[in-house]
Amino acid sequence: MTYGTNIDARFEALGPPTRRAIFERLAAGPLSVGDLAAGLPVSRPAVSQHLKALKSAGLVVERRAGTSRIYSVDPKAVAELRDYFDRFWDIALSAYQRSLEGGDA
Amino acid sequence: MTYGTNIDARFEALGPPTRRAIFERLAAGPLSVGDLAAGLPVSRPAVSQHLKALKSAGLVVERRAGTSRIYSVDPKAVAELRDYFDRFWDIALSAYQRSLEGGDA
DNA sequence: GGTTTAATTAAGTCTTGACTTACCAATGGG
DNA sequence: CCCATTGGTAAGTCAAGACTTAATTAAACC
Repeated sequence: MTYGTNIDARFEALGPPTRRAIFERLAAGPLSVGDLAAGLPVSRPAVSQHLKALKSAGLVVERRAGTSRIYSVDPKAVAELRDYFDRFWDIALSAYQRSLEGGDA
Repeated sequence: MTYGTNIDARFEALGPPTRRAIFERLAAGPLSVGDLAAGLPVSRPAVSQHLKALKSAGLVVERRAGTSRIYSVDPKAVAELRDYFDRFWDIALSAYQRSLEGGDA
């Protein structure tokens, strides 16, 4: 029924398009806040706030390098989301097949 | 870079917890609006509005049966989301491995 | 130690949207 | 036909949150 404890937070964190854009960019490789903001149509503080949300949802991790902070996606979180939809797919598919069998023979 | 045309709408639709709860219940099998609302802490109009959003995001489909309307998940949408995270996982994993190799040998 | 670079935090604005109650539309059965 | 059931629509409220600019912390380099 519930697919994981933090799944709710993860989905809420990925709802806003800008935030998912950040997440997708980080999937390709670690980036600093500045580099991230340079490729996005929002200010750096906005990016910072999004990163805070992603981090508290367990989707990204932070590493400090001098005055920079390097963010990267947490592979475990991605795996969890992938598994969520794998299970979801199984459930939906079997429900669909059930509906075909018992449906309107 | 972009993983699908409607992915943005799908993620925004699944952000709100109530809406994802609806989606999860529908994955287990088709339900009417009333049955759906009976198991949720919100009013029937609220459920109706969520279903409208889910439907316009292509996540659920509607079928009429008398005065009832039966909603069910669209398996194609689930497959698309699953594929999204499959690809995401590949990308994040290879980026992670790259970072291990070149990182701090 | 001062300055520059990098980023988070504070404060405030303004839209969005999740929810409510009340009303309307449509189907089906007596 | 009328009424009951079911669900969608309208209208309005209210909080959340996605942004902005301005101020603050923190590290590195001279």
